[in-house]
Amino acid sequence: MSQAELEIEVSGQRIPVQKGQTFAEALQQADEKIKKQAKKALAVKLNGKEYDLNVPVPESGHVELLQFDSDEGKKVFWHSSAHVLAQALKRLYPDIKFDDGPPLLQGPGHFFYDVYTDHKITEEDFPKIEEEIQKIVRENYTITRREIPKEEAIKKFKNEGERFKVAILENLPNDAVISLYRQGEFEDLCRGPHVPSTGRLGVFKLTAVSGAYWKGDPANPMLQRIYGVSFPDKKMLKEYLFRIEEAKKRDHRKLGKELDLFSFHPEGPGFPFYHEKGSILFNTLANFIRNECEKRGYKEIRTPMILSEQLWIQSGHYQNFKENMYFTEVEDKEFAIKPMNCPGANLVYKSAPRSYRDLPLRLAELGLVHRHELSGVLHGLFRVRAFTQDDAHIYCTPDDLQKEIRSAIEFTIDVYNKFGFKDTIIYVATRPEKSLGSDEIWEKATSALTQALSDLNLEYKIKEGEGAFYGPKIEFNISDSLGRQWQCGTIQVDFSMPERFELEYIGSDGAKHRPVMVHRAILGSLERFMGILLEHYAGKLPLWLSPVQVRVLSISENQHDYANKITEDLKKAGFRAEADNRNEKIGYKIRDWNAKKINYALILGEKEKQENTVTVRSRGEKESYTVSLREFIDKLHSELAQ
RNA sequence: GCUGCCUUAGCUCAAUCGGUAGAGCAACUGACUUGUAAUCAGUAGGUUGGGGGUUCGACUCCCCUGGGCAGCUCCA
Repeated sequence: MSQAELEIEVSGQRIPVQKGQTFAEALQQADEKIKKQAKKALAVKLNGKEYDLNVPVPESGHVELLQFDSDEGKKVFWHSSAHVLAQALKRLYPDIKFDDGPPLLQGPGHFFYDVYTDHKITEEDFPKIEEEIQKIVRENYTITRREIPKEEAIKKFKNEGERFKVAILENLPNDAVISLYRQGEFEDLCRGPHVPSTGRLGVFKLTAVSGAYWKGDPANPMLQRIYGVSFPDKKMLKEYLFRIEEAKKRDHRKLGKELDLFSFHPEGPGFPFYHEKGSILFNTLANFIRNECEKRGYKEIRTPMILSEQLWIQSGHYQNFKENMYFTEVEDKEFAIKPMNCPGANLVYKSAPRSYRDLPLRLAELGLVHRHELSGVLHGLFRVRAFTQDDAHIYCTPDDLQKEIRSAIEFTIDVYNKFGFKDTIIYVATRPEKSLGSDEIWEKATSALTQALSDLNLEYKIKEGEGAFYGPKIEFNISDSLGRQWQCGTIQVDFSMPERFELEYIGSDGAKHRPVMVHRAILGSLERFMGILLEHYAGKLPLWLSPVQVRVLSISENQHDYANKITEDLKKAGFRAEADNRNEKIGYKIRDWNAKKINYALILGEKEKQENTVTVRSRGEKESYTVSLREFIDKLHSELAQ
């Protein structure tokens, strides 16, 4: 046996490797424990770089086994799954051309493949495709990698008529390593890594098919995108499907209908109609945030919904945001319906001379803005055409900027905690193409944001070119029950608007200075936030938010008077209560009370009426207990105080 | 906006090959007077989203259009 030339280390164990030996072969020399782990490995990471198990070990170093339990392992598993999907599609539709098939960590599937074929793939084709996929898994092809020069790869794919692959290749640098992966008769351009064989992939299910623009550009032709999920075993697929079902149950659009909160109508697509109970929820949220703002020195203002087009030219909205704006004309004058609140706030700022002693001036506004959104993006309360922002504009001196950003961040996180949103993802969005001001100003504004985040030890990711046209932003994203991320809060530093509006304050030196402006919203849109809350709580709102907190159920007609009196007493005590005096049995009323997700039921029969008590049943509990109304009200108060 | 799918009573859904629209729940009326997840009986409810076409005949097939759903793109 020849001398080992390389050495890898796995979980503290050193393994000698002969030249040309693959990772899989090398791992066979490890002890039983590691061999067992290696069997489950999908790929490996050597010195931080991912490799296939089936390639020769290129160098010595530390090896990590990638399994399905990590995000990296999942990505390998799902990426290979996408290839199997492609192979199946090629068998069924020989004319098919492939674009790209990446893994996903969130979205409507674990992976997709974008394809072009004359055959319109519909969900009816899924069983057939899935069958072919499982066949490929059973056939257990070894997946092998080979590397070829770019020119050769382009030639190969040109010959095969794979024009999308050719386009991908042409975009790569000339010295790029071009790797191809083969499994049976199918070979695909891919960076890898991949699982060692198709048999390693377990159960598949195709989840969706839709159009997707080539390279994401609406000007390009549309490809067909086929989404799927895959798991190592059936049980995990079942759990996944169960979770999807659960998520559907808490869809806020469904809950909004069931709980009679809001509705949408063809007469106003994207414009929510709040019913009585939805209004209560909306107003409760609005008052909550008002209160929190007041505690922190904000002053509330209200500005008009329709303002002269001239103002929007001055602010730059007309030039940068026009496609999203609604316009109207009166007496030959052009007006725009406000898509943002900042220009209005600026006029309020300018309504009086400002001194440095007035700063920071924090002007809050629950502003109803209208934005024309493309019809295809509308989505319940998550995406509407008219929404109320818990907006505020903070005018401060450059010296106070850091402090103001920090306290806005802290304010935001405090509010999310109140609702139990823990894992907020923070982004910093930088200068977009369509924007105002110099690079220098953008640099200054962006670093003000990142500095504040760093000072508070908060992690963030960069979203290149996703800022507002007037300034960079911090975005706070929270996730809904399907794992989708929604932007709620935002903090934006703006040096441009003060310039364009010639905002000034008199400094301690008696001279005129320009304030900096911070735009910020915490809930973002009350509409969206309400939708997220409904899904977050699955409609079971905490007491303080519930449109109906208590429902009073009479056992029979004899207690109607008593039930009405108790209901009135609760209302007088400041609670939202309603009586159910319908001519129905108590079982029916309990069932309906439960379905409406009301926090408490008071059950009133002859016994309670005689003893002047109430029998309390809490949401989600089967047991009830009997107390005086006084005691019940005390309990409600203490719950609200929490 | 684009691609695909969907659109039937207030809600959730049926209706064979194109043969003339039906159920449950809700509503209303009556009986029952009820003790912790659906009492019984009855009544009413529809130009099948809208418009046009094919046909002896259209919920069903075709065209235009509104709205919704999923995805793409965009976004709080």
